[in-house]
Amino acid sequence: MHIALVEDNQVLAKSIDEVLRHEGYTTSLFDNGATAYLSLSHDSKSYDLIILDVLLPDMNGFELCKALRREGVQTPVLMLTSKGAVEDTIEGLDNGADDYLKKPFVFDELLARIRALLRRKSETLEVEIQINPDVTLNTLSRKVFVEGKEVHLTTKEFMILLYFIHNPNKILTQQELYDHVFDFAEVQMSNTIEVHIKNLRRKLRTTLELPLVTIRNAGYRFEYGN
Amino acid sequence: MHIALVEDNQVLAKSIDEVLRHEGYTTSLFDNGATAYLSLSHDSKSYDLIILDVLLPDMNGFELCKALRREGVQTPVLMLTSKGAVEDTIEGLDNGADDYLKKPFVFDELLARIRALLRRKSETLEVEIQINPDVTLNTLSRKVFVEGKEVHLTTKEFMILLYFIHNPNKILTQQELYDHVFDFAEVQMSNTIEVHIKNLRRKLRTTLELPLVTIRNAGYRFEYGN
DNA sequence: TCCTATCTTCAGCTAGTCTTCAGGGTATAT
DNA sequence: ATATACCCTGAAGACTAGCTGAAGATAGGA
Repeated sequence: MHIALVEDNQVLAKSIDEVLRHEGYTTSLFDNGATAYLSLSHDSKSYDLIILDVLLPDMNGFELCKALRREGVQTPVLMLTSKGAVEDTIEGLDNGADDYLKKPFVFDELLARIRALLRRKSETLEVEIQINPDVTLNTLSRKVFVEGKEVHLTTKEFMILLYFIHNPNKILTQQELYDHVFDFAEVQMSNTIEVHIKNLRRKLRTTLELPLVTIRNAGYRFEYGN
Repeated sequence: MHIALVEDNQVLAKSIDEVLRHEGYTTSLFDNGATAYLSLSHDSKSYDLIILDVLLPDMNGFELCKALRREGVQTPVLMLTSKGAVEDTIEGLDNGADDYLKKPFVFDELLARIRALLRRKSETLEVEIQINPDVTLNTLSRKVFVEGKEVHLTTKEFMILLYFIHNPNKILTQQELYDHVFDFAEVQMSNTIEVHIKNLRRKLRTTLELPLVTIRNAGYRFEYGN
């Protein structure tokens, strides 16, 4: 999970950053609205959550949030508002923020809210997915049905499958899959991914072929939709 | 859709009100229990939902809710409880509230719960829940019957069970359960949840298997309905 | 205050899951 | 055709999340 933090106060930014990394999130820091806007609007898909301070040197967080929403950015936004500013809440809602946290806050609460937002995010994605007439999966219950029968996928298998589904018709390298599944844990890779893919193919095998093709020297491509 | 809001904190009342109107609901505000009681009991049909703060200057929200129910008011009630008051949850449900939200809450979540309650309004409110032919529970009295005999569940156990029931067929992580039961109390989680789940399973064990399955590396899934 | 119910912590165990590895298969280039 | 790099596969072993019983800590009520 990758989180963008827009905060001009260096001290605060550094400590939030530290807490986030400690929790296993990866982060990108921005200390002003302008560069944040450029990065976030251009590359919003890379971020799972944006944490936004209301008070920025060059622009205000509401403006930034509004601007991002206008650009079609749908990434959840957690706004850090200053003390007692209840009206900020409303203004924030109008401008497309998803949650607020009043400064000063406890890190525990920040983390809890982050978790809540990320959870919500995954829930808004498609729940029932039909890969082909024979294979259906439900992202909430994590149940997979192959030819009417339920098939159990392990967590890693399910993560990989979901990653393919979210990136259809695109070649994904083993490294990419590895990074996704393992949270950037290790640099060097074994053939673990190969094995998981093997098992996925085995478990999802039906009379119809699973549209997961190997592209030699490149990776895998999941042919789905269009 | 018309919503009654009983909240004495002017600032909070104003912002909730604003959020509600922003969402297209119409509202009536009450800043004390007495006038709220008069209006709501007399004219309950005019309201589709009542949002009730537990802490009111003249009476407590539970009392008000109970009193309204005694008068035959069936309008759904969403209770706003204070932080850390885990028992409020149970007390609220005992006194006829339909849902509760712990302060401080996310406005997004408030709206989500309102939608859920209004949706549920048309359907009959589920009080008696039959988990399987051998296990029944009553959400109002908080009583659980296993093979005809009453089984006592502790507060935490009941909260966890209720959370599963409200989120059937969805994988709930230990963290999620923890956050729910402990009000975002701590970041670091022990195996408390595991132990409670163990006890739940033990207490609800019958010849039929309790449909609460462990999904390794992911969480638990309560298979209920559909 | 003490007593009791409840919750939490802990350590050992179990089994599902993940990773490794070696050997075999297959496409591609020469 | 042959060599080579790449990928697939089955099986074995390592790992670790979750289960459990028991003991210690905590809180609520008499």
